[in-house]
Amino acid sequence: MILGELEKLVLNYLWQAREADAKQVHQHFEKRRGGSLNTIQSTLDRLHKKGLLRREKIAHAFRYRPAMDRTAFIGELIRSVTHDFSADTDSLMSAFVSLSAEQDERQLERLEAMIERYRQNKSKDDK
Amino acid sequence: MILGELEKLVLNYLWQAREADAKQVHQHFEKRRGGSLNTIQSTLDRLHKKGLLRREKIAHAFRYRPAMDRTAFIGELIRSVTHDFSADTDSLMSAFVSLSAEQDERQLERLEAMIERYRQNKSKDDK
DNA sequence: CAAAAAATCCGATCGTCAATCGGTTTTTGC
DNA sequence: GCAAAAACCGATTGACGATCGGATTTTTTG
Repeated sequence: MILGELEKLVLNYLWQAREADAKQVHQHFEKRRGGSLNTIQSTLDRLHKKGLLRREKIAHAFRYRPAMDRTAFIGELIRSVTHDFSADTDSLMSAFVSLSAEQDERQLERLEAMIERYRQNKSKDDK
Repeated sequence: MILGELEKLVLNYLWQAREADAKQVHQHFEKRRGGSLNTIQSTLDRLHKKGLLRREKIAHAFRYRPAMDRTAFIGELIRSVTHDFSADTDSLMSAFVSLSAEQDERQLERLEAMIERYRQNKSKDDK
């Protein structure tokens, strides 16, 4: 999934704002970067067509909201990397852990804690 | 870093072949997808300009080799995701662990083993 | 060294896609 | 029903990857 610069900004904004209509998005961006309402409109539209935003007519205008949360979306991106570079899970894990390790010991601990948490969930599913 | 379809294929090929000149790359791809030698040439050139391939004149032709290994490159991609979506380390880790967890328990164990391995490296660095 | 062969480089074309916006149509609230 | 707001349509521009043909440069070799 390729996203343009404005698309990324808008998507990020919507993860933060949870929900907004074109006008609000436009107001948010017009000072720091300009651009007409129409530009925002068509960007929202493109994101909607790409399945990244859901929309619903509220009163007189569409309200847009992310179709998935940040985590899920990042998951998709990582998945596509896996596919494009036929990265075996090992390279992926290795790349990732070394990234975390650049941080510090605490990150590694959090990572371990998350693994444990997913184990719990899994065994719950099995029941 | 945006890569086109052919660029990804060529890069993948070079990770597998370690090193090749344009002719070899062309021979590798011409059956399964066609394309002239020139097309391959300019693709290698683009990858070179993007800093993803190093090249060196050996005898009469350039030999290309990846500028970084798969793991490092994937690390870069993940880093750019982090940047584009201002993903705190937590979302990133969470996305990643849940991806691994889709696999199975064994993946989680490998992940833990890797964390341990990075710890070892780190304490060695400290010495 | 000169001609032929091989490889590189240049640049043109095409296709795709994001960004941008003007103008037209459709909705909606009064 | 009408005026304002919103949505939709479609044209334009700008990047950029893919693809090659042909000119240029380099290498080989007779």
